[in-house]
Order: sequence, then structure tokens, then C-alpha cells
Amino acid sequence: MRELRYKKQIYDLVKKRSQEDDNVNEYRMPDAYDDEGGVNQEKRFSVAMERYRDSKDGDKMNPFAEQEAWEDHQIGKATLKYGSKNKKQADDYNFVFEDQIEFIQGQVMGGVNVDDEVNEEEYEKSIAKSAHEKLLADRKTLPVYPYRESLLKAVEDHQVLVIVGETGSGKTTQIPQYLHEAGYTKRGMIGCTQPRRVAAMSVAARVSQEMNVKLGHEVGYSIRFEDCTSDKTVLKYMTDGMLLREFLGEPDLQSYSVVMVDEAHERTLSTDILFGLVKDIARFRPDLKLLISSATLDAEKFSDYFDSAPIFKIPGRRFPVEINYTKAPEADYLDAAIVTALQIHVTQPPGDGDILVFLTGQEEIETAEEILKHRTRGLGSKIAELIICPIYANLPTELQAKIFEPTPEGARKVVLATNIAETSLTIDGIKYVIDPGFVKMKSYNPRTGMESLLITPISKASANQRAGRSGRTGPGKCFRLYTAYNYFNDLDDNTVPEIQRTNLANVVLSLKSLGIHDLLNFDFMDPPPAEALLKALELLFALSALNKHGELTKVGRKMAEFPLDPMLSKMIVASDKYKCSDEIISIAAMLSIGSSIFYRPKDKQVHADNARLNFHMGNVGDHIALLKVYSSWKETNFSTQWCYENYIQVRSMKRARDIRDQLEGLLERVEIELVSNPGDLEAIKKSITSGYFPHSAKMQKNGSYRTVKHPQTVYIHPSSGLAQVLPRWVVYHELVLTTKEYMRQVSELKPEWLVEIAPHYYQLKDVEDLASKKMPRGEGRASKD
DNA sequence: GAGCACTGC
Repeated sequence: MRELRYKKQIYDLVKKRSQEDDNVNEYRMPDAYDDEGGVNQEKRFSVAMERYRDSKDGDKMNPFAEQEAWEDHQIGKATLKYGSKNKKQADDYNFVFEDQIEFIQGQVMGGVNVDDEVNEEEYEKSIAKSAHEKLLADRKTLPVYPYRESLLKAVEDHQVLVIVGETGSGKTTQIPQYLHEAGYTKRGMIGCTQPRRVAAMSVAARVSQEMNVKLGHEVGYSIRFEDCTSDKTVLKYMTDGMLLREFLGEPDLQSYSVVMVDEAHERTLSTDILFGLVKDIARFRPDLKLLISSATLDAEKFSDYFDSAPIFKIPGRRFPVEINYTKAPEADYLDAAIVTALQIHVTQPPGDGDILVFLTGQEEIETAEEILKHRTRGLGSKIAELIICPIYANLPTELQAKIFEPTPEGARKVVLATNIAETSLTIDGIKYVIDPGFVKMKSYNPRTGMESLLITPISKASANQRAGRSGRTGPGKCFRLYTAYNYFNDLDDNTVPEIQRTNLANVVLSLKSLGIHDLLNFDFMDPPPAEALLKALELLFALSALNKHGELTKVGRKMAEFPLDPMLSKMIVASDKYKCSDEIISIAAMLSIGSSIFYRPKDKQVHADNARLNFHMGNVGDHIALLKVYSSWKETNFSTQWCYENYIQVRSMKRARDIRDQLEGLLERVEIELVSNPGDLEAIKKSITSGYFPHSAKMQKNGSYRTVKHPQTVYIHPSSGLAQVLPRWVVYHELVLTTKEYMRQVSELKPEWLVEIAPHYYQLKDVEDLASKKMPRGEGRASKD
């Protein structure tokens, strides 16, 4: 009954929408009513299919014969349908495979006209003589161009302006130039923030070309590890995190006349903090202009937050995207995604566009790749070639390049991507998007301090962003593997902003060092949970970064200089006392890149594990092992070959080197001497403990651990060098919740260090070892080495 | 004996 009611609602909804929207080409009655409960001949599983299915469960006899029978059957259907009906393929594609998925067409999204004045512009372009003149002509063809004067007027009249500019409007490249041309740069720089490094670099490069100046002179960019600006710079593109760092050195942003926060709708941690800060300084700097640029959906919200700032709308340049929903919810979205991809591939003419599938992670992508390869192999030359391209952030760079290679004639590309394809990279030639509606998202529990990655449904905003990836170079189609009802009723409007689901220790330290004391009443657009703020304050107090009154201490000020989590910063500050800052910054760099240092391909897991064991010799613990990895690599003069031989990710190591170099430079600023003391492992571990003493745990009888301060049962992660050693006392880098509550990156600890290093945090009774009455200290299993 | 979405300083 429930199912039926849903379908009725979908029907009404789709019908209503189709009447409202003239863009809907054709409304197809959902089949839900005529075959409800009945068996449609077309859809009945063939004998071959049933046998195939059975063979998957119990009886594994002759699986390949079954598979072949099934494939032959499918091919028959596919070629039949494709050959006989090449005109209305779109309507028939879902009858090609037996375990087909039926879609219902919903709304058509976007479809902002690709300017009618195109001809005039083309003319203008054609008469341009030099390359630079062509660039100038191009500037005038952008959708934002007609709004130049009214935009300048609006900026003049209002201090804060919310700009709604869809992708392709040219807002990021043009608006700063307009303001420059109008003379705003006489009073200071125009800063434009981006959520990603590559965006800041490429936009700056484009603008410098348009202005015919050398990149880094009048137009520059500033990102971590790379400051490409000079005294001449008036237009500065930068990452949002970089502007946040600049705030620390210049709390009134005196050198800027305009700040434009671009892509504000992405709500990164940094933009959310920037909002509060720029809103605050705008009050006593009436000459500072603020531009907040966002996508359509939440413009009102931005306007409300900035005291009803006017909203300035600029149309984009997009092609229409037809949205399709499944008729019924799909139980297995991975299978549904694969079937849909094959349906599209077989029924749509080759060469008309590639397919992009959004999956949640590496493992899922690898599984999908295997299944797709297996199924298309069986089809052989009877169908057009399907090129499978996996893409995720951890994929080695040389393999990532594959998605950008043009699709050969007569073939089709299917890109299996994580969320990396939602905003971070754009792939040309995508016409079809398959969206199962899930994403892997990090969540943080402030009570337990535990992080976990959960597969969660995406938001409507995210679903629309995904759909839009199909309409970049021509009209697109999006296949959502969930129902229209799910979309309208179950999905949240927007993704929960990062600030509400992350550890805030670093945020709080930065705000404190900006002199913001009342954090619970700080004007956040969406305030984080009070519990998370309190947890952060509590930690900073424990680390002696804050005093009793919540004010920053000398130690805290030093810590704030480092772009790291406070516990890592504290570890570095403490290394000054133990005379091993050289080793500690290497460890800090290695820890701060996360745990994707060791490369472990499926087919060489044993080799990879053996290579890793080398660094764990002597059960020194994971921190020292990381140090050994870094030092060994440095001894080879940062050899790439060495990384391959030891199954270590080259990219991660290069990142660690960059971070380490930066940390080394910062040591001087906080007056810590760079001292090397590689032999004294105790000094190194004491420095680590100085930052990580709140993360101590004691082994229990069954080999599990009990965290000391906020007691909970945890385990050493199996990838740890100490997983088999089980020392009595350990200090850990982080807690993650996966199949169990795991400690990742673990080192052995002497309990007396805790009272020695953090007497304000641990009393003797905390570290009292009942067993030690029978067994003297130091006789634990780990100490036998 | 497990599994790491994506950014950023």
C-alpha cells in the first residue's frame, strides 16, 4: 500500500511539473499503474537470467555457461532493439536489458539560453586581429558583460553585495577587472577567494592574459607553498584558507579595498569563518567592499546574514539537462548504475557523448569497473567499444590523466568517479550523468572525539550540481537512481556545512588569536554545535594554549602560527624543550597528510606489507616508523624510484616534503631552534606525548584498550606496527570508527610521562597500574621487544 | 587482519 501511495504521488508530481514546465519535451505516463502487481511480458526475467541469478547464490556449477547464455540473450535483445528502432531510441532504451531500470522523466533543469546575440559576437571575434584583441572581444561575449555598469553602480551604492552568478557567467574573471577599471584598486587590492588551489591559479592566469600583464605582476595568486604576487599586484586570486591566514597578520585587511568571496555556496570551513570575520570588519571599515558570490539556491540566506544585502543576479550560460528518476527505489544502487550505463551505451548512438557515474569510493569504483569489463567483454564486438575510466583523488596522477584523453571515434567513455567530479574537475564531452544519490561524508562526534566516514544520501543542491555536469557542452541527461518522491521529500535542500561536522580545535585557536573571545556568540552563519566548541576550548586549555580566562597564552600564540591541528602544533612547540625539532616536524608533516602514504595494490599486498614492515623494525611505533620513512626517502635524495620500491605514494611524500619545508620556515618565526637528535627516541616520544597526552590509552586483559581520560573501549588499527605487540600504554594520533573503534598511528608510552608532562591533566591515580603491584613496570609485553 | 569522500592552511 505504501509503495502504491508513493507511486501515485510521483505520478501527480511529475504530471504537475510537466504541465508547469514548457521545457518538458514529452511526458510519458509512468508504467506503474498498468502493471502494478502484474507481470509485464517484456519485463519478465528470462530463463537464462533466472539461472544466472541462481548460480550466483547457491549452485556454482557452470557459472560461465550461464553467463554466456545470459549475454547472448541480452545481445539478441539489444541488437534487435537498436537495429529496429534507431529513431526513438531514447524511449526504448529501458527495454534492452532484462533487468532493466525504468525511468520517469522529471523536470528539465537550467537551459539558460546560449545567447541569441551569438552571431554578433562571432562577428566581433572574427574581426579581432591579434590574440589579445580576441581575448578582449571574448570578454564582451560573457553573460556578465551587459551588467557591467549596473553592477558597478550597485557596488558603489552598497557595501555588501550578494552576487548570484551561475557557472559560465564570467563573474570570477570579469568582476574584479571591472572594479579595477573603475578605480577601486587605487585604494587597495581586490582579493578574490576560491575554495581550490587550481581554481585560484588558473583564473589568475586567465585574467592576466586578458589584461595583458605578466602573471604575478598586476594580477597574481596566492596559495599555500606558492605566493605569486608582487608589490605591483592589485588583483589577487587566492584560496579561502589563504585569506584566513592573512587575517592573522592583518586583522583589518587594510591592504584590501574589495574582498570577493567566490563560490560561497560551497560553504567550506574557511569561507564560513571568513563570513563572520569580514562581516565584523565591514562595520569599522566602511570603505571596504564585500562581494559574496553564490549559486542561486541560497542567495536569500546570504543576503539575510549580511543584513539584507541586495542580491545581484547574473544569468549563466548552460544547456538544458533532462532529469530522469527511477520508477521505484533501487535496492542495489551499484548494480543499478551499471545496468543504466549499459542501457545508455547500447541504445544511444556511439559518439554522441560520454557517461559519468557518481560512486562513493575507490572500492566501489573498482568493483564497478570489474563488473562492467566482464559484461562488455561478453558482448564483444557486437557493441561499440566502452572505455572505462576510474577517477578518484588517491588514484596515481598518471592514471588520472586517462579521463582527459579524447574519446576515440565510435567509442564511448564511461567515467566512474567519486565526488571529485562534482566540483573539483570537469570532464569534457559528458552527456549522461548517472547519480545513485550517495556520497561518502566525514562526520565527527564531539562527545567521543571519533571521526567516521559514512555513506549518506546527498542533498538536492548536490544532486543538481551532479546533473549540471552533463550540460556543459551540449544538452544533457541525468539519470537519478532514486524516485522523484525521494528527491522532493527525502533529500535535504543543502549539504550540512562542514563547520557543523568537524573538529573545531583549529578554528577556535585561529579565532582566539584574532582576539575573538566569545566564541559561543560569534556570528556564524550556521553555528557549529556548542558541544564541539566546548570540546575544542577544553582541548586548548589542556594543551596550555589558553589560560583559565580563555585567553591565548604564549604557547598558544606560537601554536597558532602553524597551519596544523593544535595537537600537532603543540608537539612541535614542545620539541624545543626535548631538542629534537628536526625529527618532530618530519613526523608532524607525515601525520598531517593523513594515512594514505603506503600504497597497497590488490595484487601485491604481500610485497607491500613486507616493505612496510621494514620501517617498523624494533617495534618502534608508528610515529617513529613515519619518521624512518621520511628520513630514508630524504637519504635517497627524494627518489621516485625508491618510493615505488617501497610501495609508498610519491604524491603523498612530495606533499609531506612541502609541508615539512613550510614548518621549518615557521620554526624561526616562533623562535624554535632546528635541532636534530635522531638517536634519542625517548625525547621524540616525549615531544609527541606533550601534544597528544589527551590521547592516551591503556591495554585491558582481552587486548582491547581503554582511553584514559574519557573512558571508552578502543583497538589498535590492524595496519599499525604495534597491532600484534600490544604495549600496556599507548598514545595515539586519532580515533576512527570503521568496523570497530580504532586508534590510528600508535606509539608506546611510559605512564609516568603523563604525570610528568601534563600534571594538570593527569593525577597519579589515573596512571596507577594495578597490575604493576604484581608485575614491575617495564615488564609489559612490548618491552620485551 | 582492515579499507581512506573531498578540500584547505
